[in-house]
Amino acid sequence: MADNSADRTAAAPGEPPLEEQIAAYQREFQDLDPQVEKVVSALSRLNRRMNVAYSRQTADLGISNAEWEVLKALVLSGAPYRMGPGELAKRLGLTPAAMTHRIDRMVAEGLVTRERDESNRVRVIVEVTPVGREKWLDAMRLASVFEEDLLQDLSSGERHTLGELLTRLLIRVEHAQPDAGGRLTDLD
Amino acid sequence: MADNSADRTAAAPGEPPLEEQIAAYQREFQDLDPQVEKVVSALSRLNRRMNVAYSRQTADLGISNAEWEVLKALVLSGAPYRMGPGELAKRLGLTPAAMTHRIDRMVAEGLVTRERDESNRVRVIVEVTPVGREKWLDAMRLASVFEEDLLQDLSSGERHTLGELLTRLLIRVEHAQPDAGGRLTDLD
DNA sequence: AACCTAAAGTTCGAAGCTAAACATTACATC
DNA sequence: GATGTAATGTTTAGCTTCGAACTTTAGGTT
Repeated sequence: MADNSADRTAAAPGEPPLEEQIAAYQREFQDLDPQVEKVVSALSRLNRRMNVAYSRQTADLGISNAEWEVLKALVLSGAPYRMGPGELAKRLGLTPAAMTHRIDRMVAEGLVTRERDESNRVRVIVEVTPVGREKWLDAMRLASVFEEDLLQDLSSGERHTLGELLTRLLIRVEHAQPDAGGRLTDLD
Repeated sequence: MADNSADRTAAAPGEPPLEEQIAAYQREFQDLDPQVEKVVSALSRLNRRMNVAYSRQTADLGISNAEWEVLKALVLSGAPYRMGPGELAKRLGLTPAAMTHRIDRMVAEGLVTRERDESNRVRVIVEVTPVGREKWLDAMRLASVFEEDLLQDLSSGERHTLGELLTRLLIRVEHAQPDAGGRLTDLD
């Protein structure tokens, strides 16, 4: 039921210190900018650790990370907290097939309901139940404490700087499509 | 063979703009610092996009991301590029069972070899083949171009700042263990 | 030496995902 | 109105992972 897949990484990080890893990269692959690699490696590690933390928290609440993601998409869509499986799948980066199964489970657990859209009978409407909404809130409370702790050592100015820099990277990947060679090219 | 799981996200990002998502969080969950949420959301999205890019690249080379990760761990360990399944599993955050299967596949594809350690016959030694090493190098060449492009809009100073800020976050998660309440506490 | 315990991998069964084939419904065009 | 086509979900088969049970080897204890 709960997605504890990441607990393993939690128990045994097993990775060498970041500096050491950068050095290893330099040793095995010379034409690599250490500054770039540092950013990229830190990003990916950080994300892995965060996911481990989230997994642990949602597991404590008796739901999986996967289920939390669905609840998140539904709740953030605003009242009345409904969405079709197709759009949910797109939002979460899943295949429609996976979404069908996930919704099956969540319906069985009482987190969401599924009904046909009578105005267009091909469509299906997934809606968060009060229980599901409460679970999402519980998870958010835990997550916000963790996130606040994570950024604790950064001043408000540093947080702002970090947010801006990350946003600029994000804009670059989101507003660009890789060309044939995998290179990012601007769209405008 | 190739892990194209993430291509789906690539084709259909489907997520609302970051600003919009932050606003939705504010609407549905008031006690949340928007500055914190911006950093966290950007981090997680950025990572997802990067993984999509890496998946596409490794798929082009005829290997999966999963296999690339194994090659990475082996090569970065330094010559003679060997490691036991157990340590590999720890390094990648997998169960030993998953590692066994992954190595099965990679042996079949000629990326690594597997042999018993004769000095301690419980142990097994996984070693990168020349083909595997070449694949890793190919993947690194693609990855480094992508990463350089990703950071293109940032000045050298900004890259440095970003690296330092991320490293500080990383140190906070890596050198701390969550206490009973999931809060991060210093170890020293 | 015989036994216990720990460590390292593998095997087994269940869960969750993907891709592809398959319904079902809506809608445009004839 | 009949038919072709696109859109939306579901079903099916196969793959990868996990957790847990199991096998083999090493090393300490009596």
